[in-house]
Amino acid sequence: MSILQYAGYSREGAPAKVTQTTFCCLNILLTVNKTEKPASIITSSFYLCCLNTCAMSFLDELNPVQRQAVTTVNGPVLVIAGPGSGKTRVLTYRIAHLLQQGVPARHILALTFTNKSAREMKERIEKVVGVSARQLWAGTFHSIFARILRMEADKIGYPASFTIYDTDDTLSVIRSIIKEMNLDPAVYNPSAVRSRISICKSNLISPPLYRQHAEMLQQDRTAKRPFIVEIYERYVARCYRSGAMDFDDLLYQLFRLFQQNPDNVVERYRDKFRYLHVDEFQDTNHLQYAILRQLLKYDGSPRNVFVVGDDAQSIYAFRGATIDNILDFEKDFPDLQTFKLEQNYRSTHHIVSAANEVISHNKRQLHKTIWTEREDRDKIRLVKCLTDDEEGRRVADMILEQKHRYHIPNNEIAILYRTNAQSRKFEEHLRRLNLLYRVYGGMSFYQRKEVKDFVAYLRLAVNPKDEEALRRVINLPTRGISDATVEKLSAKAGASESTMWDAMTDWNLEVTDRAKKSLTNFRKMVEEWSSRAQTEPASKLAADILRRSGLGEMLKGDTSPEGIGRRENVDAVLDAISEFTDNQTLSPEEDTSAANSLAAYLQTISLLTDADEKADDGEYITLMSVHAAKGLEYRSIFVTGMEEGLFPSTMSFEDPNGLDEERRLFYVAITRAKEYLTLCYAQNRYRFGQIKVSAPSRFLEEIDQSHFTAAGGFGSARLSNTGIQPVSTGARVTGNFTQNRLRTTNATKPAETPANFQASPESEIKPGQTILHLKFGEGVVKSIEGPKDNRVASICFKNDSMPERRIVLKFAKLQIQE
DNA sequence: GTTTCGCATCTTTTT
DNA sequence: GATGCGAAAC
Repeated sequence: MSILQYAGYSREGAPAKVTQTTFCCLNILLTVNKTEKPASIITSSFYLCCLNTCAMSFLDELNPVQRQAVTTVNGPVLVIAGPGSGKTRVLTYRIAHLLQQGVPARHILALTFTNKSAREMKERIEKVVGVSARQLWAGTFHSIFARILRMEADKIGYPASFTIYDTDDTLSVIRSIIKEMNLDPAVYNPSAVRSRISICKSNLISPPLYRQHAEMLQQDRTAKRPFIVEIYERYVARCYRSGAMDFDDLLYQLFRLFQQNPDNVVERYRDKFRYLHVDEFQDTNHLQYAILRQLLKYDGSPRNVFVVGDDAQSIYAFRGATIDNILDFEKDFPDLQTFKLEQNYRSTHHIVSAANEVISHNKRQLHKTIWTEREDRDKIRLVKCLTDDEEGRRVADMILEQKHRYHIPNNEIAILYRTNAQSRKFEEHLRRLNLLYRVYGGMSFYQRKEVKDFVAYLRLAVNPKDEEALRRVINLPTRGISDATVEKLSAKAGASESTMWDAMTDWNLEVTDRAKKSLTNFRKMVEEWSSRAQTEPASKLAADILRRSGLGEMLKGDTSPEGIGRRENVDAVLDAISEFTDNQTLSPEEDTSAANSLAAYLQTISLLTDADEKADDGEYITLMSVHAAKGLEYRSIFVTGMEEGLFPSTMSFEDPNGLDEERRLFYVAITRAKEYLTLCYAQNRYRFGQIKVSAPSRFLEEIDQSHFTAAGGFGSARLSNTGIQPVSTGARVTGNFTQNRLRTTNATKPAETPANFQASPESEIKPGQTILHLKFGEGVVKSIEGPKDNRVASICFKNDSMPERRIVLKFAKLQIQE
């Protein structure tokens, strides 16, 4: 690549924008060199000097091993990176380095674990090398592969607008098949069947191979579930007829595509992706690795592949991830260059030592020793609680205390737990103290019922064969199509090996005239959308669908607070579609038609998790599962529910490798902490609606007690017989103390939670008043409507993107302003 | 054909 | 403690 290109001039010679960062570098250089030339007339040679320095400067930020890894550009590279060792930085700078070496961005592929980390990586690269990074393909395995499949779908018999079935859709298909086959759902547990099918796909066992697979068949017989293979067959056939792929299909079908089209497809992608990068390699499964091999292993391949991972952080074995991939990688690429990043830049000494001690109990691992230069702040706090409620209360209190004493902002604090269900108690207590928080991993926006309903209509417009979408909305709002009719349709479709969509036009269908009429109307309506989808902009069509389907009416009719929320959620989908179609960046080879953009939107959202939704813009405390915390870091971490049976989970006891995986999970949890780590456990916890008594987690005993705070403690509170004394902390703070804390913390964010906030009685809120809302700030009440016991105010907030918000007074806390 | 209520069922983690 | 399913009432 030429210097000019690097500086923001494209290959064609047209001047593009010089990035701000480049300018920054220039300016710094100008100052340093005492050159008085303005940036606009700098000569190429000066640029050269400048750019080299620029390049140097980011390589200078790396330690010797990191730098070596980054600058090893050719051939296969494996980086074993301990927690906090600058893994992301190495990956980012490696790509930046490639771009700087003249590798065009379109030849670089980066596969990350979440959409969010892909986005962050792209942004960081762009900061270093400028807009040329935009052409980079970076995303999750699933999203990148979906993108390829969309372009090549016809070659394996799928429509480009194929639907992606999420776990719910998949389960519902399986349930329906089990029913259709008259099997007992208690024996054929749909989730168990689903995961078995998923394992098959991840290991490239297609239904015909399953039929020949003596071991799998034997397993099924022993489990008294001999018909799984038939369910699998029907499931695959049904998905195919519906033009649908499940999550595993996105990988499996891509593998098939590549396998069946060695000349016209694989070759193109081999040529396109000349530099492959894989983040979190330890969490890839066999199938993902097989696809990587397809792209890498062939005669004359440059084999430029750069994978980063840590076997100690492998926590997705349940999804088929296997450490064998790292071992196979070494076998498949004998000239592999391996780098170990062992210096931890994230955490203090106590935390790193504790992590090392814990992980040393695992049997099978690649040897490495993580060390840190970071000085200790506090020791690790161990907190014993009587109940889960006390745990919630004390964590909330400790957060308040830490905020006050160490001035830790909310977005540097996270509460982690093994299961999502544990979030509830923390939410209650954080709310009690007026602390802002966000729960990740619960229900994401796109999983809400009303959103799924609307999305199902959109799916149908793009792909009428989508059976799950059809079933979902065919009688919503009710239009006289009963379950019986739907079942008849389904049976017809099954018998003729076609779809329910086709069965609707079958006049031999034995249903009432009324039902027939409804079906015809419904089909007409969808057909019309379907044809309009070819030409009309996605957002306009979507708005029409909301109206015509009757869904909009239905939601409008519900004036309950929840109903209004639902209506807002559906409107938010419309906004999201506009935003998506406006900002979509596609490469030239991709179809940009209206129909395709709606399909692309639908495919994208089914791969979103709520962790991807919004950047951590606000001042929120984070609540999430340990799994979701992977790759993240916070100054203060609370790992909660450290009890036998919960963490490690009871489910892990049966599997011989289960405990090791749980231990790795715990390792991931504690290494998220930069400075403060608190571990909590409760003796009694509500599960099943009943109190369950449990012992402290065995993992706690694997940490040397010298890392725990020795001070304080309830006299008798001892952790088993190790002599570790859990400390007493904020649990005993007085009400007064808490009040003071509240004011202090709130004082940092006056606009949102003023210290003297006091909600006015609901009855006193009247139109025309200026009011204060804890979240939205100051606003003017425009109007109030609804029955006396459920009044809804339309309020226009001063600093808000929405022109007006509808607030249910029964729940809202508003303070009338003078 | 539609709605509502009560019963039973399970709870790990996620793309 | 939520969610799904079946039965009974509308």
